[in-house]
Amino acid sequence: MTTVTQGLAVVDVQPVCCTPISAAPLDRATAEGLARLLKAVADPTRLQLLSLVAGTQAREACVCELTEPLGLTQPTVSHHLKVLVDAGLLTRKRRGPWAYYGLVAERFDDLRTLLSTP
Amino acid sequence: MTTVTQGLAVVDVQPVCCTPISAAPLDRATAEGLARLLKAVADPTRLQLLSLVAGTQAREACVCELTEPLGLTQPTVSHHLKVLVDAGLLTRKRRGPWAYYGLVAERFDDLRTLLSTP
DNA sequence: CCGTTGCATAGACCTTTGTCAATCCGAGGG
DNA sequence: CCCTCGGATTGACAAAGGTCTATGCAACGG
Repeated sequence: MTTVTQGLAVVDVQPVCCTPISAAPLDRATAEGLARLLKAVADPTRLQLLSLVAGTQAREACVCELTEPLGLTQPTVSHHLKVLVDAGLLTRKRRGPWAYYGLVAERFDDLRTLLSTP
Repeated sequence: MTTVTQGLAVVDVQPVCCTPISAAPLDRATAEGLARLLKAVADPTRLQLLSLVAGTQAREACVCELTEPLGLTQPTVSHHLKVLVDAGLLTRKRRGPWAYYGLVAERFDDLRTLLSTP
């Protein structure tokens, strides 16, 4: 189980999936792990955030660039970004006073593999 | 907007997605539609249901085959199946006293397309 | 026609979650 | 050292969602 540092708290990252949903009947524990990953994406605000980040030149953006197009408060945006980081879908790098969030393409590959049908 | 009949109620089916999340910044309405689709998959019980259906020979199963491996009551299983049908991920066909639920592969294709990264 | 069997629906309960206002922390700049 | 600015954290609150029990409904067999 890998871990990642977010501020001072250390948060668990899901043990990656990588097998199609049809490969074998999912046991409850595995299903709960995958559901946590999918839940991170299954929110309109977070989809918009991912879309905005993916649309940038460098595939990364800071909070200040994201809060206005969404019309939400800064704490709310920070909260959603944390959810995405904890799920392994975004990375967070501090540069000066700003925090830059970047896409993790491999994590999206995992999701696509999971959702492939026989 | 297509509709589907589930018992007597007529339920909306999401207008399909089919463009990668990075294609253009998502407006709120589109994001909410896509989130509804993803939420249907983002639940451990429903992932197990999809896995069980996908694992069968004919890619379909009736409720009686699904309720026992999950250890949940029949109404709960029926509830989750309805959510998946409403999202367009499963179809429902009555054959005699049984209701058979089958995978909709195209809907999973939509999800994979949505989650592709640049 | 009545009973049984498989499934759907309704309602209640508790947990999870998205949002905000308020506050705190960290990095620079005078 | 203090002030400012970008972000993170906390706590509160309302809304959404998963599960159950109880009940309703359709199809079929005597």
